[in-house]
Amino acid sequence: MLTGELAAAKSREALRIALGNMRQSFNYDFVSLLRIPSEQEKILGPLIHESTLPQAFLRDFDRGQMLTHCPVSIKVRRSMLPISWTVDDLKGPGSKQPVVELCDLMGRHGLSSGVIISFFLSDGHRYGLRFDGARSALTQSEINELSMLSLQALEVFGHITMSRDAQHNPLSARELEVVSWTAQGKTSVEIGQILTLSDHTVNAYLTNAIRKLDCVNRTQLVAKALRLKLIA
DNA sequence: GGAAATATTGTGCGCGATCA
DNA sequence: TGATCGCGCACAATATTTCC
Repeated sequence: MLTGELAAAKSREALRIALGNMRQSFNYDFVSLLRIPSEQEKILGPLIHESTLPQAFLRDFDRGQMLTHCPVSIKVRRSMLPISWTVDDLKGPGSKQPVVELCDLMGRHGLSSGVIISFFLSDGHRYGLRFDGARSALTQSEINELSMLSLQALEVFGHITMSRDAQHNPLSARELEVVSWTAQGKTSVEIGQILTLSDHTVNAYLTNAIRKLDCVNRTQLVAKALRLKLIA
């Protein structure tokens, strides 16, 4: 049932509904789809793509920069396995003050237990599905089932976002041509000879393409252009 | 038709890596 | 250590397209 619903989801709205049904099916109160934070990131808000968590919880979480001290975030960065927790697990004896404050915040919003399941998507980033609520700990078979459904949901999310990105092609024909030659290992001078341009002009095209696709260099540009199927 | 926006082409310069 | 090369950035001029 859930598998079929996920397979049929072709839009963010359909995915949102399917995630809600997953949440309900496993007796959780909230579900979030987010990019797994790196060690440097301190704010959760920009990483969240979908969430039913109360806005007040997210606001207070970020206001207190709790991501830095959140034991779940630290664990999930270190392991690819599903991470499940209860507030009692997090707030052990001798817990630091920021962790105590986090647990208090969770308690105020009825978040006494949860699980997060993460996978890498083809854009190179790691994404996770997080379920929060007040239910008892998941059994191993429930974790296995939820992991398979989460993998499917994240893949659907990846397809939806990438097809949306591919439709939004901001590059001009000339820029695509230069990116395409760059992907084949040609230098700016070589591309300039092929297209009868100066290498500086080739550089300018690449610079524009890098800016348009929000990349940091031509290596990332080629990778992203291939991923978005802008070039073959 | 003219203004505005966008694309195309070009120049100069600085930075970092590599090599003789 | 200096020369060379690849890369990235800032900027300017011109051509083309779009819109009113």
